[in-house]
Amino acid sequence: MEEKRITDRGRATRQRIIEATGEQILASGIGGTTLDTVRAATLTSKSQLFHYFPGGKAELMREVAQWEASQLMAAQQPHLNDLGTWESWTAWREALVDYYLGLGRWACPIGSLATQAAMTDPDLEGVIAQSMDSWRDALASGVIRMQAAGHVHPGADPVRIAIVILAAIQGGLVMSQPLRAAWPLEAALDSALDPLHKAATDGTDPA
Amino acid sequence: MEEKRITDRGRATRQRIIEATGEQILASGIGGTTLDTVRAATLTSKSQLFHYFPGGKAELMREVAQWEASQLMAAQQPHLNDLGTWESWTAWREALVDYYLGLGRWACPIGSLATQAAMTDPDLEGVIAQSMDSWRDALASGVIRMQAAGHVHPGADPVRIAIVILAAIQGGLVMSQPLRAAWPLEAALDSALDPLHKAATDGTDPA
DNA sequence: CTATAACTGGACTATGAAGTCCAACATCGA
DNA sequence: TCGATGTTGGACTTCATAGTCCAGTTATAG
Repeated sequence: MEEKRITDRGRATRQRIIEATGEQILASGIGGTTLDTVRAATLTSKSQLFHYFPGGKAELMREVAQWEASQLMAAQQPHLNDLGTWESWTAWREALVDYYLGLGRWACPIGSLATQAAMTDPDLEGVIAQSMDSWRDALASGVIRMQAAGHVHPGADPVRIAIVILAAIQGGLVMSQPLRAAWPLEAALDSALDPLHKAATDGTDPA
Repeated sequence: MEEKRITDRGRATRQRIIEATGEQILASGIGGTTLDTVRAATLTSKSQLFHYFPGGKAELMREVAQWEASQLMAAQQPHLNDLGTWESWTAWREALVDYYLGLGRWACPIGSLATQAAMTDPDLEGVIAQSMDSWRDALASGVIRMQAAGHVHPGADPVRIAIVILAAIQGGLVMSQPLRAAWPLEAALDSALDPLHKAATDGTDPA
């Protein structure tokens, strides 16, 4: 095992490349992102790109996917690990919408990569699938907590509800993107979140 | 106005190109579809591609989008123009799922193109947006019919419900694709369709 | 039958993007 | 101070793909 000596300067450059690439992918798609445009945006050279990502563009894409996934998860904290009460679900929803629409993002880095590159790069597909799985598990855990607290029908499948929520996020973004409006995403999300406050501790619901 | 003389043979060739391109896009993405692979799959030559689509790849993509959109709409008929009863909604749902999962499609041609190419080709984006709009309108009309029949809460916004349904379709397919299973799409769809039979003519619902 | 135009084949060019290579510079440990 | 290693710049090669061109073939009109 070789100890990889790496300086702070190198780490910073590497990170700069990853983040700039992520932005370009979201803005212009994976096909519209070339090593030259990344090079230009990061004031780097070809040799640096291949120095830090010997696997070339494919490896860079995978690293970007990992980074974006970690950012996406971080943006949902600490709510995502809570999700035991309706309030925490609401807070999570807010944080998520803010993340997507916060500053000209308008798309899910993970979902975007999933639909664009999964079929061409099996390794990348693996990274994406893993992110989706852990995301789904976090949501399912939240649903289980709500279930235990009696807010959700006991017979409901938590994983199924989690998948429906994820689908609402992905699909909601597809509909929001061309309109440049948040309401389709929010509407889809609220619809998917419906089962979580329908059976509200029984008689709580008026009417 | 020049009368475009065009023979049956030419029309057939043109159509063959469009359909083969559509399949390739769905299978390998827009970036993985090249004029050469299309040429090989259709037993045609470069000159034919540019003879029928002088605008090159971009024009071909737009024609494919139109064709796929018309196919998608046709696959939902006659249910899509009905949608006045819960039975017709169910039939529509069936037809749609069959269309997507019927023979190795596993993705929405429209949604796929929307996320892949909208940002690079404004014209294509227009074609996609128009398809989505008419689709949304058809669904919204159905919701209005259900509303008029008293099956849906009068205060609900039909367009909003239609958008949520479309989001469920798009997102559901995203979740179904890697799993190669129909249930995520079906679950998302059913969740979005929920408001349509919640207020079922009152006492009709057994249990 | 013949002329015109649609249709087809495939070689050719131009371009852009991925990836290679080597020399120069910076930094760290001894 | 002096190597060794990490870091950077940029020219160069290779290759795939979009798009061009023209000659040859088939069909249609008169």
